[in-house]
This record gives sequence, structure tokens and C-alpha cells, in this order.
Amino acid sequence: MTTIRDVARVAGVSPATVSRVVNGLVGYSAETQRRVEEAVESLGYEPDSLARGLKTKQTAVIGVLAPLVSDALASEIMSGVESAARLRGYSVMLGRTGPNSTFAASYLRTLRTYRAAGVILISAAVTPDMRRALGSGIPLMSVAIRDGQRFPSLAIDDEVAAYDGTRYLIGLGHRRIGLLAGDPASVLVNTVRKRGYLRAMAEARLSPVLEDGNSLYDSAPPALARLLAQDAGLTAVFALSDEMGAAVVNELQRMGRRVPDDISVLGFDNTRTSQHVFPALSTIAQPLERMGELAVERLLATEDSVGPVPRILPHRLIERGSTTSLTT
Amino acid sequence: MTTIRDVARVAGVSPATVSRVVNGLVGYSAETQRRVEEAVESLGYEPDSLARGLKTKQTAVIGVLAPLVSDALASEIMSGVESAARLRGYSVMLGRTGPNSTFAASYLRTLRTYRAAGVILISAAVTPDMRRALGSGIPLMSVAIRDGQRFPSLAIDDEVAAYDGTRYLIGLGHRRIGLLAGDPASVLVNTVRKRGYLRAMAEARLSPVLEDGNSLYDSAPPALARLLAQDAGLTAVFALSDEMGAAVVNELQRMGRRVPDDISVLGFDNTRTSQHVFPALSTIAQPLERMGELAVERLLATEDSVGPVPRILPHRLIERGSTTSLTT
DNA sequence: TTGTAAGCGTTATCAC
DNA sequence: GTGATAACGCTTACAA
Repeated sequence: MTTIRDVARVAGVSPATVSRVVNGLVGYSAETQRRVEEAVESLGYEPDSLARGLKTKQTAVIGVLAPLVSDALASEIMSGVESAARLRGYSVMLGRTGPNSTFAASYLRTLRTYRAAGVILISAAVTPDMRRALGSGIPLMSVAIRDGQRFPSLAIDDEVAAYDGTRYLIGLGHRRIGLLAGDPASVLVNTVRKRGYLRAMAEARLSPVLEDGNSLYDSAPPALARLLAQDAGLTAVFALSDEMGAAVVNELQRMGRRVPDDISVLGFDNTRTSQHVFPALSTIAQPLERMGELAVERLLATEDSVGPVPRILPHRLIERGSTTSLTT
Repeated sequence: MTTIRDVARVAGVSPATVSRVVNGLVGYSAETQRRVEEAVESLGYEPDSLARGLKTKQTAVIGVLAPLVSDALASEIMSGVESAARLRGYSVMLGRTGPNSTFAASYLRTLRTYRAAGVILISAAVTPDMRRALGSGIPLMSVAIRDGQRFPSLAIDDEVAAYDGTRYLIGLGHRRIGLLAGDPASVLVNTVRKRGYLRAMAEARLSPVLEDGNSLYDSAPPALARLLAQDAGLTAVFALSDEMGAAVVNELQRMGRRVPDDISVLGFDNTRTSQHVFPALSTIAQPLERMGELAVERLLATEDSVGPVPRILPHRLIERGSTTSLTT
């Protein structure tokens, strides 16, 4: 391995000077700079991140924690995180939050021992013991969730988004609209979204019909059955995740119901999944990649001073083939 | 931050002894161990990974490189990597391989400066400059690709898998079978899989019909159109990725053709996507999560000695609703 | 069984 | 403008 001393020797200067040049500090002549850069180049020198981190008490590492590493929502956010991080010279460390917060806490402790520059939490709440595990020096922010006001977060306004989605369906002439919610316990936004649906229904003096799934594909068919058992005459189903929305579209077709002619289906999130069914899922879009990018910017904003970043991002409704107006 | 010296002071021993206890080495009395563990516990001490890595020249970090962080295939492999890594106390650093290998090489250089324990490359070939960038001390292996014999890899036998898929379709009575291949340039397995299809077709004295997509959803509809332009009477389409397979199922339905009654569709990989369409996609399954886990085991096998790990994993055909026998 | 001390590769403080 | 030198927190000979 080539070290800073090797470079110093070749360039005929001291390690301190090499360090100055490599880090773009001031205090050396143009001639020295040239010689050092030449030596760096010819030796293929790259500063050791560990030694540097040990000395400066900080590494260019950003930790990312997601409930499931492999679902579309987290993947798209992670993709945004990865590119923003790379752009700024940071690397990403990936971890999964299990069902209990001890899982996450243990990962955060590890991140602390690597002296990560910050941590991004995807659709999971920050618990006090998690915050404690990370220590006080490392900024933490959650994405795609609104965690009260206790910790910084970045999300759409889920209540309004669900309200808007419901209003959209009502505007299409639907009156009997079922809600397929996610698991309220595991993913907090579900409660908030549910509230938006209820508000829109109440305002329109419509009676709500709802069932809980767990946001994943497989949970939707049985929940749909329960929904239909409550009201067989539903003309629209609002699923609080695209995976569930896709499952509803498919399941309805399996049952011989036409989408959207017999029943409209609206999804949530605008992940790739929403485009993988036929008819493609109308959905409420969250700017997922962008959220990942912004999370990185905001996390690092304390040091580099980027301007303030909004914490509530805009959602928007995307109309595709799975919804249509009710023609009575 | 609490350091090993703090622990030593509280326990009334030297830092060296604390180190021994913490690392489970030998050479201390039971009494000493108790006192040290007590101090560790009460101070919440956790060894600094940077200092440790600097000294030992190795960190518990595994690098993972994928072409797209957000696609289903890579996500599922990464999920396996993550859990196997965590199990063994390792953390995962995530990066993306761009179109050119300089992207990957730069990431590998970073991984080297962190003294990663190993690197896993997902469906991308190892180029000489990548190997050079990583240096010689760090093991590297590729997953879901077969990279000649030059570097260790872990994959199914793609040629045979594609052959088996084609045979399956032929066994169902199909004679006019179109192949929707991926981009041969970017993903090497596509060439190999294509070969398997061609062999099966040749053996059965059937004439091949093929078009290239790029493995992603959007590339499939136009490629399908070209396939149909070549032979409008196709009764089966074999898509070399589930995303393309899903797109074909949906596009066919949009065109008013029934799947599988008019046309059977077979996918490849068995990612979540294959279940997100209706009818669900029959497909060739790769054990993706397992591949991620095995990759970690094998990477670390040099140090800890786990038994030998097979490099060719079994594929299997999964029959779902998108394929049926041809009833003439 | 335990402690002392050197050193991993860097940065930062201080002289010059 | 440049160079010694002292840490950063840990592991590991080597002594005791």
C-alpha cells in the first residue's frame, strides 16, 4: 500500500505538505504542488479513509436504514441517496430495520463506530433508544414518514395526499369507495393517510369502508375480500400502496371484474410496481428518488451550507388506466 | 466518546487487557474478565472501527456493486447479502456500476481505502482495471453472471436454464416461440441465455425468432411488436427477464390477445415482478436471496473456514398462469 | 496473568 | 512556505 510518506519521499517534501496539497489547503508553492501531484499520480496514492477518519473524527459515510432492503419504495429512495452521496464523495452503508427497534439500534451503534457523517432512515420512526445508540454527534433524518416534530424528516403531506386521492375518486362520481390501508402499527404514515381518506369521505357525507393490509402484495387479496364482504357494491378501491393496488387490480380481474369499468383502483407511492400491471395503476406520486437526494443534501447541509431544504414535498396524482369516471 | 482507556481505568486494568477481553482472546483471570465486562457495560463502550481497522488492516465491511440499485433482481440479491453480512457482524457498503467501468473502478478504490473485507459484484463483469482498482488484498466475486473463469462467481447455469425454459415451451406443444432477449452488450448472461434458446430450438428443428430488449419493462413493448412483425403467429414468448415478461403479458392484453390462451409468456429470474401481473408469470427461478447469502459466505470463507460453496446454483422452472399447453 | 510501548496512516499544531 | 511532532483509538509484541 502506498502511504503519504511514500508520496512525500518521491516528491521530496514532508508528509505534512503532501497532506496540504491533497486536501487543497493553502501554504505551498506552485512548484511544490506540481511535484506532489505528480508523485500522487505516479504512485496511485489514495489517502487511507480509516487513518483520516480516525484523525478527523468523521468519515464520508452515510448510513441508510430501510425496513425491507428489497421493496420498490425503499429501493427508489436508496437510489436517490446513492447518487447524491456519490456526487458529494460520500459512500453509503446499508442496513435493515427489523420489527423491533433493537435491530436498528445495533446498526446505528455500528455506524457510530465508523464515525458516519449522517444517517437516513427510510419509512421508519426514530425511537429514543435509536437516537441514543447513534450518539449525539451524528445527524439523523427520516424520509417518507412524518415523525411528529421530534426529529428532522422529509415527506409528502400524507394526510392531504390521501385526502386528494379520495377527492379525485369522488370527483369521478364514485360514492362507494373502499380503503385498503397498510399496517398502522408498523408504518406510521398509514394512520395519517387513513385520516385523509376519512376526512374526504366525511366531507362528502359518504360512509367509509376500510380494511387493513400490510402494504405488501400478498396481503391485498384477503383484505379486498373483506372489503367486498362489507360492501359488495364498491365502485372504487383506494389502496395505500402500489403493491396492494397492483394486487387489487389483478385479483379483481381474476374474479372476473373489469378494471376500471366495474371498479376503479387507485394506488399510492408511484413506485415501478404501479406500471407493472394492466391497466396501469393510477396513483399518488411521491418524488421518491428526489427525496433520497434531498435527504442527503439536508443531512450534509450543516457543514457545507446548502440553502434550506423543504421538509414537506409535493405529491401529485397520476392518472393511468385503472381509474375512470362512474357512468351510472 | 468512551475509549478503551476509559474502560481500562474504570476496570482498574490496562488497555491491553481490555482489548483481550473484548476480542475474546486468552490470558486473563475470570475476575478480570468480570470487571472489564462490567466496565464495558456501564460505560456503553464500543470499539472504534476506524482505529481497529487502521491497526488490523481490515474492516468488517463488504462492498456491493449493482448496475441499478433499484431493480428487483439486484434488490433481492442485496437483501441476501445484507442478512448474511449482518449475521456475521459485517456491514454493507452500497455502490452503483455505471455504464463504463471507470464508475465501478472509482468505487472500488474507495472500498480499498476503507479496507473492506471483500466485494460483491451483481450482474456485472469484472474488468482488469476494476480488479486493479481494488488492489490485490481484497477478494472480489460476482453474482448472477458467469465471468469466464477469470474471477470467482456464483450463478445458475444460464445456458441450460434458457434451454430448459425453451424445452418446457416446446413440451407444451409450442412450435413458434419468440425470444425477447436483453441487451447483450450490457448484461453478459443474455448472450449465454440466447445460446440455450437457440440450442433447444435447433434440436427441435424449429426456427428461432428473436429480438433484443434491454431487460427493462419499457423496452419490451416495442421489441414485442418487432417479434410479432417477424411472425404474427407466435404462440409463445420467452422473455429473458421478468420485467420484460410482465410487460409482454400486459402489452398482449392491451392488444386484445389473451394470455395464456392465445399466447403463452415465460419470464426469467423469478423476481417479485413476476407475481405482480395477471396472470402471474411462469418463470425460470434463480435463488436470488440465497445467492446473496452464499456470496458473503464464500467471500469470507478464506478466513473463517466454511466448507466449499458451489458456484453453479440450481435453477428451476416455476409454472404460474402465463403459460399453457397449445391446444390445436 | 498482566502491563508497557510501538505503530497503523493521517491531520493539525507549532515552530522555523 | 515548509517540516517536526504529537495525537486519533486501537492491537500486539515483548517484558515482567
